[in-house]
Amino acid sequence: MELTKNFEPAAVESKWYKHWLSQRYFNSKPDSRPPFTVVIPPPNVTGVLHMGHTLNETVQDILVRKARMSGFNACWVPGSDHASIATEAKVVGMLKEKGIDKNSLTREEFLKYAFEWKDKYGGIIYHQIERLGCSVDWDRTTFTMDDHYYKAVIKVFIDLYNKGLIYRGARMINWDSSAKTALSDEEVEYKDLIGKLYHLQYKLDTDKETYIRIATQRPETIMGDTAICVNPHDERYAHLKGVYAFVPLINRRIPIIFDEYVDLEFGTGALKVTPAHDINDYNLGLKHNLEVVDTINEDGTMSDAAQIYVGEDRFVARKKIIKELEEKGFLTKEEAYSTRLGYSQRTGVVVEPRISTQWFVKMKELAKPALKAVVDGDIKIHPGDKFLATYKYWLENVKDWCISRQLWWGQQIPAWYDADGKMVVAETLEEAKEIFHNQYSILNPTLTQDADVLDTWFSSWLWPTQVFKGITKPGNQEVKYYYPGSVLVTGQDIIFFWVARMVMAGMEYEKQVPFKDVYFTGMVRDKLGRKMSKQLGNSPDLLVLIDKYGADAVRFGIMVSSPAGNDLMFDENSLEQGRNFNNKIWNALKLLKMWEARQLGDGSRESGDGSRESGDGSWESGDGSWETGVGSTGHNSQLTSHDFAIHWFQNRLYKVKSEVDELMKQFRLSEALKTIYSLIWDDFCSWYLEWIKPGFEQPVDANTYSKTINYFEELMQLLHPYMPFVTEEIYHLLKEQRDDLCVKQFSAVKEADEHILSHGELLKQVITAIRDGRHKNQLKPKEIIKLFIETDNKENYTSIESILNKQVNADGISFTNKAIANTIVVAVENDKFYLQTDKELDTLTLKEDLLKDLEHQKGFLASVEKKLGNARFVQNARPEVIALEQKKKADAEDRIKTIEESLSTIS
RNA sequence: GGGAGCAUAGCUCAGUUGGUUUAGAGCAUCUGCCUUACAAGCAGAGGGUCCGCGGUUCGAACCCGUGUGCUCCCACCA
Repeated sequence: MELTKNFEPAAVESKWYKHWLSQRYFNSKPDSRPPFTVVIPPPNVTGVLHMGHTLNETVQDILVRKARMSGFNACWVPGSDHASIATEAKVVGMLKEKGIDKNSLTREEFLKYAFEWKDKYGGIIYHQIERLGCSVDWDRTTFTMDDHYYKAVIKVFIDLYNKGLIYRGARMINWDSSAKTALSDEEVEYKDLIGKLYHLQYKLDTDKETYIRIATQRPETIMGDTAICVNPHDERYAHLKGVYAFVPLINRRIPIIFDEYVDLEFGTGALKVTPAHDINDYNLGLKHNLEVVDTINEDGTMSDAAQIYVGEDRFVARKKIIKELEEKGFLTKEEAYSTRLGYSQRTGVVVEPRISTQWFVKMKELAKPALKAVVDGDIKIHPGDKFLATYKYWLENVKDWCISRQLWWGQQIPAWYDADGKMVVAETLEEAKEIFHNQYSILNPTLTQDADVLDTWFSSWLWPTQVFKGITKPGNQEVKYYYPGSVLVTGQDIIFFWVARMVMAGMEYEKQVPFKDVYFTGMVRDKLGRKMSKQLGNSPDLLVLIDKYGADAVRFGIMVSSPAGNDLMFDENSLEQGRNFNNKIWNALKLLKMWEARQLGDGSRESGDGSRESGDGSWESGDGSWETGVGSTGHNSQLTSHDFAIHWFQNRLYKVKSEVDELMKQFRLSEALKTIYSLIWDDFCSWYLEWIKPGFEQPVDANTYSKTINYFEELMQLLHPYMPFVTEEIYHLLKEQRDDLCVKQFSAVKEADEHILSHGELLKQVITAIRDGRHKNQLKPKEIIKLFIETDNKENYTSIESILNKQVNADGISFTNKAIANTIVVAVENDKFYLQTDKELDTLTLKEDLLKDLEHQKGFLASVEKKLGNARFVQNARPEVIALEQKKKADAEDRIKTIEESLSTIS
């Protein structure tokens, strides 16, 4: 089979994804294995996946695939969120384009359009999740407006109402006058800007023509003023006790009240109190029993109560009122003032504080167990405790949650009203009537349902439970098996919106935490550090990236630059690195395929072709009796060297496998990936394959070949959770496989032999040092050298002779016990290497380099000696630290001696 | 205004109870290679006042204090 020049992801990706689906590898049913449950943070149904989702989904897939390959029954539930405000806004916009006004439709008609819209665009995110290779159980796909889910939300509402945890009340809320809905505090975004502060004078109701001055940013609200407030300690106003003032333009008579809330320093020291339009004024109004005059309609226009400019938009009215105030002499001063304004996260309009009747959840009691779960460590937050403090603070200071939204897209609040305004809460009209009958003795009343729907988060907080029908069928087999989930992966920005509330719902309805670990990913920014957003247009299209680089490369790119919990600077550069990594692996495959054709069956070695059957991960190198340096010369030195390489790489694998396990346990996924990357690229490709590579068109012995194939398989398995497509493809190309990598179980981690590993490190160091010596002396790669080694441990080198020869292009190794004149001298630890060449050496440069090194070594020696000469150090430091310093000293002295010797050989 | 975090190579970051040779990786840069798996590559190299200052200690990138600069969260003074 002819392999292409480079790895070509497109066909491979769709082939394997289809295959995995057809084998139902991603589908989970309760069984005797331990579960590993992950519920996807459901993306907005009409949205597209942005890079933040890509990061989240990739992280989840890595954890899920790793668990699936480690004996767990992995279950990853996909789904989407109806996202009431965002989706309704989109549907309204779509209707507008068609020339349809939402207000001309009935609720039913509108919902029909909304569901059509959802069916049309809701598939996009699922397609993207699929292209990314996510191993989700598609049979479990859940939408937060599915029938069962809708019922669960209603059921919970009724339950909390009956427990007294949901109430209806008049409250100051954040009002979005464009969407005509209340917003939660979290949906308001504040922006700094320069506004204007207007100083107005209100005429006092006294005999004389006297005024009191106030300052306001919002002159259009003066018609809602019901008091003027000053500080009781303010001497300027002490004489105004019991005095009244008149609101300009409309001449309403209002009292002057006294409260310490007012800041003496700010403005004029007198505050106009407008309870209907400011949260602080509202609280002041409650305290002083002030009248509430609501002068602004729900669409942001002036109301009848304003008396003037009725029906005009609030900002238009502001301009006109300023003009009129000025003309009539009430405006005394205008000044620039930097302030913060709240904007609706959804529609972008300025949020209007407004009195409104809304539904609320009492949070205090629900918050307690949710706080305890995290404080007690039942839920562990990663990374570290970075977010613990924020989580705690929010729950300790939690405020009641406004859950009603003036929208149609969502779960309609199950409250029923009769003509007199009597209200009951019930799931159906019939039940409501029954309750009316029982409670009020009213038979068959005409009831209307509350028009509002519930906040989207009021459905999302049930997600970990209800995807397994835990609310609608409490205690069912599935929820008992899968709940609580193993890990929740989400963005740190929704820690309050979602994470804390899921914990509350979980504690309330399942009596245990919804997940054991929470992994917070950072925000994805562009490479300039800016948040990715539609407005900036700096968020790339995921599918375009996958087409360009391949899904594995995208996954690699986003993971390699993603330290846990920190923001990620997204740079396409890293995707390119991922693509190059694919190719590197692909090319290693091509090399092995070349060897496959010309293997050498070697009867003297224990494993012929038979060993190729040992695909169960249990191969061992020979009989395990590794002996260094025995019979290491002559014709079989190559085989001995191969044994070394095989033994060394086996142990590198053991070592890295346990490192990766440890890193992944700590959710340090980026580091685990880098570790695997380096094992494959550096240790496997750059070192191991070069060490065992046969000469040009020479055969490779069967044992080496089969071991190498097995290592390659193990590497692919190790990498598979990160890069599932390329690894599965190569696993099957390496040899005929009966199984799939996707579900191949990891073998137990074995302890590595540190001795062989450090021998390998020494070899690498020696090769690099000699190559550096060659390079510095302008020896061309093709120029052959003779190598002399001065060492106390000859067997270190005899066992790897052929590797060393090949890697430094030497034509033979000899040992010596003294310096050799006119050679390039290289030192590694205590061993010296003399590179002899026919080429004329640049002695000047050689000398310079040696002198530079000498200086460095002397400086180092001096610092060590200083340390050892310090009596207090010798007294206080631990013995092993002192021993180490003594070794440093001895080594440095040795090196200095070597350098001086070498210098003396240079004429 | 209150709180949290960060500051290490040109960039992005490691550095796991203070001591493993005067600090590591990837990317980028430079030098030499079209060596038959791979130029999307190979071999090598250079590059750091560990933000400033002060302290604790025999010893500090690491602990303490302080200053500066950035980021985030919370609150929302008319």
